[in-house]
Amino acid sequence: MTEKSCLLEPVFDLFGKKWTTLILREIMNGNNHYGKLLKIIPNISSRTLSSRLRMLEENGIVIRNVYDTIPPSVEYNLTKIGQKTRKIFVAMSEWQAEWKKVND
Amino acid sequence: MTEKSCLLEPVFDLFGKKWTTLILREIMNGNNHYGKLLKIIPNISSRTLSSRLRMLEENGIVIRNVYDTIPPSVEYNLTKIGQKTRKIFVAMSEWQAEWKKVND
DNA sequence: CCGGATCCCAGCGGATACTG
DNA sequence: CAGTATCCGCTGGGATCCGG
Repeated sequence: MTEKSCLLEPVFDLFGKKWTTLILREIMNGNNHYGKLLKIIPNISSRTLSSRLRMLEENGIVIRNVYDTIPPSVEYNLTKIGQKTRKIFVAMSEWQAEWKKVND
Repeated sequence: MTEKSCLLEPVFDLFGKKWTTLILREIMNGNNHYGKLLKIIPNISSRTLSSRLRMLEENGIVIRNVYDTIPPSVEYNLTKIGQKTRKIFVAMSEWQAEWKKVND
C-alpha cells in the first residue's frame, strides 16, 4: 500500500492497517490511555500499538498528551478531523451488515 | 489483518488491500474486461490483478463472465452488494477532502 | 511498572516466464 | 487473451528487551 495506486489510498494507508480502526473505536469510547488500550485490545503488541498511535498522531487524527507523573501516563485524544472518521465507520458498518446477509 | 481484531476487519480485509479499490472503481467506470483493467491500472501485475478479482468474486462483490470466443474474453461486473460499496467510497472521499485541508 | 525501541521472521505482492 | 508458476525482496507485526 505504499505506491500511489488510488486516490483513496491515503485513507486506506491509515485505516486499512490492522488494529487501527479498533484503536480509534476504543479512543472514541473514552479508553484513551496507552496502558488501558493495551489491556482492552486483545492480543495487540505494544510495538504495534505504539506504531499505530504514532502514525495517527503524525496524520493529525489523534493528539498525544504526556503527563509527567510517577508512574508516567500518556493520553490520546481524537482531533476534530479524527472525530469525523465516525461517518466512514458508519458507512462501512451498514455495508457490512448487508454484505453479511448476502454472503453467509 | 488476518486475526479478528475488529468488527470491521472483514471490510478492511477486502478494501484495505492494495489495488482493490482502484479495481472496483475501474469496473464501476465500465472497464470490466481483464485485459482492459491490466492496461488501465498503472503498474499492477497480472498476478495481483487475478488475485484481487478472485477474492472479490469469492466474496460476492464481483461476478465473472466468461465468453467462449476466440480470442477468449472475460468480463467482470459488480453484484448488487458490490455496487453499494460506492457509499463507503463517497464517505471516504469526503473525509479525505477535509483531512487534506487540515493536514497539508 | 509505563511507554516504547530492537530483533527477527512469515507472508504479501512485484517481476518475469510460461500455458491453454 | 486470460491467466498460472516461480522466485524473492520488503514490510508488518509478534516476541523480547530497555530507560526512567
